[in-house]
Amino acid sequence: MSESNKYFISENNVPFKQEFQFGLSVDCVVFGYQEGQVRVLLIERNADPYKGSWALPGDLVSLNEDLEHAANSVLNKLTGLKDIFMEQFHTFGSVNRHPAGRVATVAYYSLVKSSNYHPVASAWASSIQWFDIRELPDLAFDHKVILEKGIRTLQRSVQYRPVGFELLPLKFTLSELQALYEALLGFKFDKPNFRKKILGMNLLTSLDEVQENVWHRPAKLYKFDEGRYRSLRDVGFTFDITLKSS
Amino acid sequence: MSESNKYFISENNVPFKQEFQFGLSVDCVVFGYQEGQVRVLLIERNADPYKGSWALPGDLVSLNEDLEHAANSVLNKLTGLKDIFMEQFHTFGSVNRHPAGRVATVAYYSLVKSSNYHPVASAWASSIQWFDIRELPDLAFDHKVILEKGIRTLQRSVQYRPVGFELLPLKFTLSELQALYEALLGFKFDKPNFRKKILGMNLLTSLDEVQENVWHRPAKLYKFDEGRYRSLRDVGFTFDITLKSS
DNA sequence: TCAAAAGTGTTCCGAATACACCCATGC
DNA sequence: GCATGGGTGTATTCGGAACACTTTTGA
Repeated sequence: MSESNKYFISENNVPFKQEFQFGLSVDCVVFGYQEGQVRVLLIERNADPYKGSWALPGDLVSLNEDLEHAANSVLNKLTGLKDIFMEQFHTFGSVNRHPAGRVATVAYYSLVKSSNYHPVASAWASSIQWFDIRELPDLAFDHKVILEKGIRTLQRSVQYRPVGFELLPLKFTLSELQALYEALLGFKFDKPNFRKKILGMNLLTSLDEVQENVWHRPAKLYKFDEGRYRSLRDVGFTFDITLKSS
Repeated sequence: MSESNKYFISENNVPFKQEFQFGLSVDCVVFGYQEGQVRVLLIERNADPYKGSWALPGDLVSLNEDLEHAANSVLNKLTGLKDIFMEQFHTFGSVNRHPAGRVATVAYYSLVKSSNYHPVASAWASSIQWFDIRELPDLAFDHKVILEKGIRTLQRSVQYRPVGFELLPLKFTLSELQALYEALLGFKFDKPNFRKKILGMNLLTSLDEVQENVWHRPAKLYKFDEGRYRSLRDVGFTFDITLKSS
């Protein structure tokens, strides 16, 4: 196998192996949450291949660029989003996944407070839109598979990372937090028990504010105590909110 | 960025972008367990770069080969191990991680019953050896970083996959199982509680055999009930043996 | 009979569960 | 008042933690 490598000569006279003809790309699964829906950010491609299709924001990595940097800059280029923390979750490298040649793609996911970010289509994205993860359009390449794996990763990450606070706006009610977990995991919790458990973690700071413009008793607003989360995490705390479904 | 792509012409007149000059490789972190030690399989490289260094078994992927296939065939080529289930855990793609050019590597890990497999060095592996994960030599490339991430992945996977049964021989005692978990996680369990928990899962079948050639009361031998594991897993069961350290 | 490890039983405690119930607001 | 969702309290159950204890073997 490696004994039979063909060598090619590039324009600038650098020899390289046959194997050095891979493309490498990154694809970003950006999750948001609004009105009871877990959403993902997709772009409509305005370039071949798959022109006109919906796709994950992604692009080829350039030769002198680290993967994390590529993920962030691609996302910025296509959507305007900036300084998003992204976590790698899987690499997809089937032989025929890309029509232009052998391209492996490293998939990242991230969680954003969608109220804080206002994606704007640019580069070869003709439009951009949040989609409910239960109502996805057809996707370019193997992006359906990537996205599905990303969703499973998100659901699993609930156990060791405070996804609730990453997806909700700065101020939120306990019911909103509960609704988010229910949407993520697909089942319901018992309200009193959920509240007890979440408050028992001491990760929430109660604000002296309440909801406004609601036609029922207004709920208290809370915010996430990130400092406390960090110190707990460093001691080996795992954020586990797995209550029984109700 | 992508607007300024240079195109190269290969020998057989196929144009390809500058970005299509990546190398892609796979590296395998093979875990075994013996005599209280969690071990990993390393090869001594008999080829440049890093000739003479210890390294993870790995190689460039060829253009017409899927990643999973590459991982298995590379491992087979270097060590003789065959049909090992491997799971991808991370891709490493720093710009300068490989001296020969831009090579991203997809890392896989697997768990083997080391008593069943007898690795034999071949290809560019001049020797091959199990190393206790607490006493690792210097490693080629960024393999130290890869291996450390692999170890963390293994420790985390304890929670959702029956690593105990994948690493131990077919027949084992409960004390052996406990010792394995203690070695993996780095702390001790209370014996009665460990036994209760593990037996309570009904994943073990008690055999009508006992240890031999021991100078104390011989322990019963058990085997893993894989069928039962599968049916439980499909119902959403997570294998969680996290007891408090003693 | 002793050492060493196998193996069992029991109490205690805290956290999850399954509820019932009260509270504040707009209409 | 009443509908609606916010918010609280409590008895019960279950499983983990702690620890004492018995059993079986070889030497």
